[in-house]
Amino acid sequence: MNDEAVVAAWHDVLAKHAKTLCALERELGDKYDLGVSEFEVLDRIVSNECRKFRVQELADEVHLSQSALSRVVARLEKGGLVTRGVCDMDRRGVFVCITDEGRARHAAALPAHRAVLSAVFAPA
Amino acid sequence: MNDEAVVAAWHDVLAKHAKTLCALERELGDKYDLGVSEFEVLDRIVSNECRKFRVQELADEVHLSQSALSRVVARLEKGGLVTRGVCDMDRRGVFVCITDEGRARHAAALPAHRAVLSAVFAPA
DNA sequence: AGAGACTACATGCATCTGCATCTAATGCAA
DNA sequence: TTGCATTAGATGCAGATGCATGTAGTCTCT
Repeated sequence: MNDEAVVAAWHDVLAKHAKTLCALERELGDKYDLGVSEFEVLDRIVSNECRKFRVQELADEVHLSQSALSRVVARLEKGGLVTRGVCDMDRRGVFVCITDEGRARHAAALPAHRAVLSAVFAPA
Repeated sequence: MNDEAVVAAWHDVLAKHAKTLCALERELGDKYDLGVSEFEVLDRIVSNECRKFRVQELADEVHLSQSALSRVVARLEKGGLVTRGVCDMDRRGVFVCITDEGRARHAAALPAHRAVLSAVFAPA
């Protein structure tokens, strides 16, 4: 793969990323009061059968720093979409659990999210 | 393309974007005192034979808002890497021109930039 | 020419992010 | 047990970004 192709691939990623992120922000923000990071976190939890996640695990999943994830969880908790539970085995740890309302909000936003993704990645 | 594949494509873009951006920030920031947006702007100008660009043109190229681009240009100008020139034909417009120092800085950083991209998009 | 709509760029402001740091809890060694 | 290094997560802070708006220049219609 030559230099030119590599740069083209990077620009393609940048373009798709910008376009998708912008569209998701509008759709999820306006209609469901969810930021993209917030939705991604809920999505990971739901995708993994709603198991408990540590903060750092989620940070790795959604490519955010530990501090950023901590604040995302704080926002979600404030909105009643997740709860923070102390880990019994290691009391430094925090388990993030989705609530029924969190599941409901995620389910409501899911079609819009998938629609945006399809528009970019699977153009009819 | 089914839903699952679309989501996988999105996650792939997110992963590549995060990994590349993070690596570029370190390489370009630490060694050449350039932000990723700053480098991308210089790169577009150099790639187009150093022609003059309007602020909005550059914003479209690098997927930033007009206001963000305005500030990127302000930072570049402060660093002496570009100059802002009034457009003769339309005195509302601003032409962004790269300086010799801008060209030099871009040329210096280019190998590191391409190396990061190759590491992600053309793994040996 | 003059008024009003429009366009290009700059700027105030709120938000999100990462880094550095802080606190609390754990683990290991003496 | 005590002391010190390490780890998990929270928080102060500075920087970048987008939206809304401000300012200046242009265009159109009369």
